[in-house]
Amino acid sequence: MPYVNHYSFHIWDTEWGHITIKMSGHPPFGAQIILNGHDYLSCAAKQAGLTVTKQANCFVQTSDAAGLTKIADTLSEPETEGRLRELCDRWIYSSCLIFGLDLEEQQRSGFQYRYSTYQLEYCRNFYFSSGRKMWEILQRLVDRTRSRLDLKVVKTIFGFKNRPRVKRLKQNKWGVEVETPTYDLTVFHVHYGKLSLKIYSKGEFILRIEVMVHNASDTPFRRSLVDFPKLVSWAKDVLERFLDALQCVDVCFISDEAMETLPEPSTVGKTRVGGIDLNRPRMRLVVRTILSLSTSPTGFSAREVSRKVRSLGGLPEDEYGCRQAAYDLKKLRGKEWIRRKGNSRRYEAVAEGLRSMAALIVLRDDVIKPLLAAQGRLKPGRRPTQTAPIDAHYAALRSQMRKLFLDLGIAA
DNA sequence: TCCCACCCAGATAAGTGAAC
DNA sequence: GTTCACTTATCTGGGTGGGA
Repeated sequence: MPYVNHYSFHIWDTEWGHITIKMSGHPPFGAQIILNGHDYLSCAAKQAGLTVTKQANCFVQTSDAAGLTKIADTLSEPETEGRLRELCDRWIYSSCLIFGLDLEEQQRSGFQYRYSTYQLEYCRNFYFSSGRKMWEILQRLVDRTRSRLDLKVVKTIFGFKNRPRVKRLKQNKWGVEVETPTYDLTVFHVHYGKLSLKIYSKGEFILRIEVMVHNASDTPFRRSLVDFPKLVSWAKDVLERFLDALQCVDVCFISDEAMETLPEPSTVGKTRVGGIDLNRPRMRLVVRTILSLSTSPTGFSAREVSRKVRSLGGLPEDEYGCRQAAYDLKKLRGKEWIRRKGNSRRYEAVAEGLRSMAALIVLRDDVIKPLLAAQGRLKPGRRPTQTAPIDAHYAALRSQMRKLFLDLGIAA
């Protein structure tokens, strides 16, 4: 006789939509309850008289977007805990546990479940009217931010074993093929312990950005159901911070004034700190480190910065300690590019600072360095067969810069 | 309670410019 | 070119407080 580990119950609740209860077939009848927030929203919206259209578990149309957002926000209200408990109680005893323990036995033994949150997913979907546009934006985002954020884990995972069939691109041209994939395409995947952030396409027109809490015990809150609304609110903050960081790094800018005052000393509290000199490799490593840690939902400490600087610069263990990191962080605090998170000893990057730091790195690495390098004598060789639009910009700039250098009398 | 990271102050190293 | 004085950057020690 086959041994059954667990039973799955699929229930349709009028308030919460589709619920899955996965229950162990033997005592103590441990159970997992899986809810879909989109289903809950859909049901609540219908009850509130809103019309919504869903596609690939994503709302693509609604009669009242503000109203729908308001309903979604109820999930982070304290009352949600009571409603969730009520929902679980409503189904788990009478419809699931009854197969192992009838109602009379349940009452006699005083059997009761204690609920806690284990996993949570929070996502934001962007619906594009043009699939091509979505791909262009997605590819640009990945190209620009991947190296700047030091995303080691940027993957392209296909739901199928084989890659999607893409027609061969014409030589010397770049383009985007838009298909209607039958698989989910993961493009961006960032891990922070048991928390991950993903950006992936959901069908042809939907770009989904998702926070996954693999284990709620790794968040600042308890796993108890009481903290569920706080957890939802926290996941929302994480997602928004991630989007902010991506946006700042992607569209970076440094003002003329900030550039001018960069080497000038500043003060933090009563302490005077030096200015920022990006010609020093150590400072460049620190700025890169801050950019790479900027998406961390919990901010970063001086110790984490020192570790990251050592790993980025390939420095030995005793070369750059946390005291030095704290000193460098203080310089950035003096410029108001980073700040302390409340009273804690952790830091977070300020949006303006993030833009400035990213701009400085881009200017140095992607503009000045390649142009200066290209002013030397170029070795004659075969032209590359594949070029991106950015290569054409570099070629044009190089030619103009060579003329400018000649006029200015700079030796090339 | 203990550890770690912060702040502050003082010490030291490095850089700069004037005088010789 | 060398020396010296001054400024600035960085490091270090001691005290302190937050958080595990």
